[in-house]
Amino acid sequence: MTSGRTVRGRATIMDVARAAEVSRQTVSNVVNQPSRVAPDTLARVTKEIARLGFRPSRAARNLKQERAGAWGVELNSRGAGRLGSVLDSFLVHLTTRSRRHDAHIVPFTAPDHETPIPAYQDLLASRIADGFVLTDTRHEDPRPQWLRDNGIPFAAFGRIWDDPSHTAWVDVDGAAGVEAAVRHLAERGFDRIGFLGWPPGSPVGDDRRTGWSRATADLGLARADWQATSAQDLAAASAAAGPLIDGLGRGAALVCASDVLAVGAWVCLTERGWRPGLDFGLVGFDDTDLAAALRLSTVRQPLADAADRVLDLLGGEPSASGLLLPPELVIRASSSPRATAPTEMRHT
Amino acid sequence: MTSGRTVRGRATIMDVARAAEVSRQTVSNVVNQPSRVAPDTLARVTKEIARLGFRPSRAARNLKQERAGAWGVELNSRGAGRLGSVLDSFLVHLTTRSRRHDAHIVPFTAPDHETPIPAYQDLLASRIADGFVLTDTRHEDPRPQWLRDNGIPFAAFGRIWDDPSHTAWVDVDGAAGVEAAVRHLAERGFDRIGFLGWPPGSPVGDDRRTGWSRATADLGLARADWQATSAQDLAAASAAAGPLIDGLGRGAALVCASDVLAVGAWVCLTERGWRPGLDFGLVGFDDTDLAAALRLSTVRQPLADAADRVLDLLGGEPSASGLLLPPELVIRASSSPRATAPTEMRHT
DNA sequence: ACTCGAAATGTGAACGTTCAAATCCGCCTC
DNA sequence: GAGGCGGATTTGAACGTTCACATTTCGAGT
Repeated sequence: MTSGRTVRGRATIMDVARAAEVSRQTVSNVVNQPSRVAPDTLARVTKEIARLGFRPSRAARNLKQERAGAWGVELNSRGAGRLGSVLDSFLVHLTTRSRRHDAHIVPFTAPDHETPIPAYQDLLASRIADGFVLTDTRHEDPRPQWLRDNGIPFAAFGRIWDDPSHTAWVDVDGAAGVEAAVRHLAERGFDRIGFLGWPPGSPVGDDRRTGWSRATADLGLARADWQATSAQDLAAASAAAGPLIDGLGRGAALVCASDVLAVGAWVCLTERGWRPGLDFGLVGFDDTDLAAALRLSTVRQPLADAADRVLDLLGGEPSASGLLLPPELVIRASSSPRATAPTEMRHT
Repeated sequence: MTSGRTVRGRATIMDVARAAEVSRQTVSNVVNQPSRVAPDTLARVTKEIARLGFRPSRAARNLKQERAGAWGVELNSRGAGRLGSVLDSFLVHLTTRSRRHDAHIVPFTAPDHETPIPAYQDLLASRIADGFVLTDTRHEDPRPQWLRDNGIPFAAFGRIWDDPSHTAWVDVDGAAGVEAAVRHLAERGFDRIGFLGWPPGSPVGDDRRTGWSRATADLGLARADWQATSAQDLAAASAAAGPLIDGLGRGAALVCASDVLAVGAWVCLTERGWRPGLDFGLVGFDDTDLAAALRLSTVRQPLADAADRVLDLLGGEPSASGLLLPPELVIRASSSPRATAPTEMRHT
């Protein structure tokens, strides 16, 4: 039994072709267009491919097809603290799903966070990536405009806030998530429900606040002063939550724009000796490990699904409109006035 | 002024060669071996490269050189909770540094965490990566053995615990970090210094505990019972820290194997109304954003440096022994009995 | 038997780069 | 002034694949 392999490196398409006694192109067709190959030939070639462990060289394919088969993802684009960031988690899902979409993910960082475009250009110029997955979209984001002007494929996790004509995005409906949290707390008997959010101007934060306003209005529980804002920082959140919690009083509840803010509030409750859930309702947002560790109810983003959809957008035809995915409410001890719920429950 | 570019796509080496009136190879030399080119030619070609925005096609280079110019990094290899994981942060540094090392990083995940090898094989077979950066090395790790048996380049962030003959690793000296923390607390006047670690068996955790044993023995403060263990989980840490803190008493101090554990202890202190730093000393490990937010002293791993060194190992000649980097003590309020230190201080 | 067409398979060329070897050219030496 | 030397530059070939097209095969229809 001959090895049939090149000495150095792994089997090439020619090794398989010789072993199966067919031409290069037939092997190529077996891999890429199996329907064009006669059944017995297909079987024979497939067998040799398996025996030799042949896998097409990405480099050769890329060169011929003039594409890299990879999507760039900018890491840490804002340079901000990464506490409990869902983006790390999104990257993991994106990486996992990319396998099915027969592409891979190339992370990169921009040396200068204010002008990210050169880093994007760099990846394209070297033909390392064919296009990009945008995360952390924001107001005045220069990237979507530039990418479209240059005809570069991209899709975003996060709405493209400035321009409704960009439809290549997938996002999670934060307002709906917060609204579900409010309704859940109301069902559990809380009749004073406040909101701790981020300072106005952040589109994601504003969106989440909208959910609170809408739900409390619908339920006849609206009180404009039952809210406060804080940066995405534990110490700041704790400072902001204190007065709000005191204003709401024992037996009330609080929905937060993020788990970090919720943990800040949780610290305040602990300081006051109030037990989350029993003495005061609390719901966070993002379902970070932090929330799980503290048995904090929270709103979970469907990150795996979002990653899948983003890759669909990149691979396939453009969609007519953005896609808003519903988040999932994860109910834990911090929103259960009765000491029920021994097992974790989920509501969509 | 002619554009000189191929209509579709960006400028190729031939476009530059024609524009500068030299051959392909001279342009190639300008890019890869500038010393071989005469100064005036170099200047002329360099100018054309800049004007046309030429960057060598990675795909073509990869094909010719039979290497991918990329290193694979397995994400989330243990599938465990990722709370405050330094690995995400390491990935960011690795990505940033990879640019200088003229390679890029390809993250991937293994479908089955117990048998990661097929996923590694997959990346190699497709020639997507030339080798790997290993993280989260552990006892009975099958990866180093397999990689070496197959002659695949790799370097690890984390010691290769089972086999001292594998020297391609960079790690942070956890024992030294904990020792520095203990000595710092002793200098600040704390004379009862406990340790909250992970359950025995984790090499990283055992290493860090060693630092506490060594330092307390040196200082004559050793007390075997002033320690407790907990999994890397906030609730568990809080439960484990309670009795330990009570046993040590007000005015004592605690060094923890991670920031997560330290936050668990911090929660206990808060519940007892003890102010961290003033009533009880506390030092964590990893310098996560969590620690910064709570003004927690901690031990910072030099991740950027570690990433650089790992890439050095991959690119260059093998080293005779592994490299142990010293961590840096970050002093914040939680270890300052006097309410000093308005600005953050660092000690190496 | 002969043509025709579709299905199956094979061939030449090209993607853009780098390696190895060949050529060019000015200058020094004897 | 022929020969040689060495630095600078060019030429031919190849990396492994897929595209576009050419060729072969085979069975059905006349």
